[in-house]
Amino acid sequence: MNGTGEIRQTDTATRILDAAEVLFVEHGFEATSMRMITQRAEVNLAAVNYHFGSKDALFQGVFTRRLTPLTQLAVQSLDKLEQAAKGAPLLVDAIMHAFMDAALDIAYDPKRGGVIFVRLLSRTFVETHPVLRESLPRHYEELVGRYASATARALPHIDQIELQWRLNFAFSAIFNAFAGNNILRLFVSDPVVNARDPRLIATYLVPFVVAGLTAPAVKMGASPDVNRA
Amino acid sequence: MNGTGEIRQTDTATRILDAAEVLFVEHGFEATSMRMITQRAEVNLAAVNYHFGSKDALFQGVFTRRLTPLTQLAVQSLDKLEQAAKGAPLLVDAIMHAFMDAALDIAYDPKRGGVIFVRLLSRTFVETHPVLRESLPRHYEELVGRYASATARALPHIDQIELQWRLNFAFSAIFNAFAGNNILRLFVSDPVVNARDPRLIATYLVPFVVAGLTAPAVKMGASPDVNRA
DNA sequence: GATTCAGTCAAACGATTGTTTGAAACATAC
DNA sequence: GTATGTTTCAAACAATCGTTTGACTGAATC
Repeated sequence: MNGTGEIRQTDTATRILDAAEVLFVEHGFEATSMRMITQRAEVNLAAVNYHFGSKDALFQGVFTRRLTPLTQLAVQSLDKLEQAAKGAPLLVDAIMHAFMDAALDIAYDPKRGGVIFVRLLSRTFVETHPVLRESLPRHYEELVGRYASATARALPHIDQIELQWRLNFAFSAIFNAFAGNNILRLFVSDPVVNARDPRLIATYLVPFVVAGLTAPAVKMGASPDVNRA
Repeated sequence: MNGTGEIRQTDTATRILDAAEVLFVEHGFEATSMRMITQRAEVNLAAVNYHFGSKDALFQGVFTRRLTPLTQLAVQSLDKLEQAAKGAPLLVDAIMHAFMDAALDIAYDPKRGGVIFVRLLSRTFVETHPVLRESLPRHYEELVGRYASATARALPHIDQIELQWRLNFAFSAIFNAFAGNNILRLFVSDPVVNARDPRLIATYLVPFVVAGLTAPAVKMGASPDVNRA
């Protein structure tokens, strides 16, 4: 194998995963064909079915490979915060930074996905494929559960329903922020902003979601007083 | 045929648009076949190509039908605010309510899309089809341009780059909030929140994005002192 | 050397894709 | 009535889809 001339840089299964990852992120599941994948990976068409069983299984494998390290790292990052706090509630700012640091860690590590990883995250939002819709909650369950309860302790004056909404909005903004500058181009024909650097995005993103999460409560109790400026 | 014996409730082209709208929103472009559309619309398979020319053209037609009223209404809503202000800067809260009111107006009008419309909005974010990617900026150009400059006047202390980021985050949260409770279910296996009522969503959504937009500036921009990133 | 077995390969599988066709059905005008 | 133009319909089109097949390769085991 190794030695004189490198016959193969990476094994077939990994090359398929790498090629499929890029194509799934770029075009989505349905618009990506087996032949596109195997052609980019420079492997035989039958290799996907041999190594993964089916296109569906490959799709799931692509996401599992990236999401497992993320959830582990993000939960671990929160663990350290809570241990240091010794039972005291955390700051929302610290909680959001904990998650963002975990994501950025992977975003700057090519071995764990690199820049393509953050775009994969946004894909978990939009793909309606049953295989993914069924497996994603398993991946996100512990992650979101931990971060939700940490945020709930940080914001005891916000009732649970409103907090659930805010977390939903926050993660929507977070996951979509990294989807690439396509979204900015969607709105502004000539955006000033360069969306390539995840760390730069996080600089603006964290204060935004923290402000949203820590805003005064809408629902205090009985009457939702809707007034307009 | 059905029930009372009315010959045809709506013409063929409209029935195709209605059926395609639901299916495109539910499954996306690639996962929706011509036969699924024509079967649901109860029209012949060839009717799509006859009335619209191609599947691509139908796709574009589905979005154009809904986005045109939205952008008109949203811009019109901002016009009224600015006329009443007589040149004074608007409140961010008022600006966001102006957009949200326009969206809600359509969301509660079955003739202009109803509940399916807000889910169509989120689709404009995720679909990577070239036909849509090319036509969307044309639709959103005036809308976003007007709201961006109104927000810029409301927040003169935020420099333009940071504001562009915040608007991007805000619209990400807004557009995704209406995508259905799928997103909530994605995170929480048993969400307390019922995501069916757009008006209820807006109640929590507007304060969130307003807080994010009006947060203290990360980067000081209004000063003559130029600092580079 | 014979056997075994994971892996690769070209070729083909049936099914489904978007689109086209030409005839039939329809409405309206002469 | 005939003529004209529009819309609908069943059938077929070539192309592509995900998957399967069976022969073949190369190295390890006996």
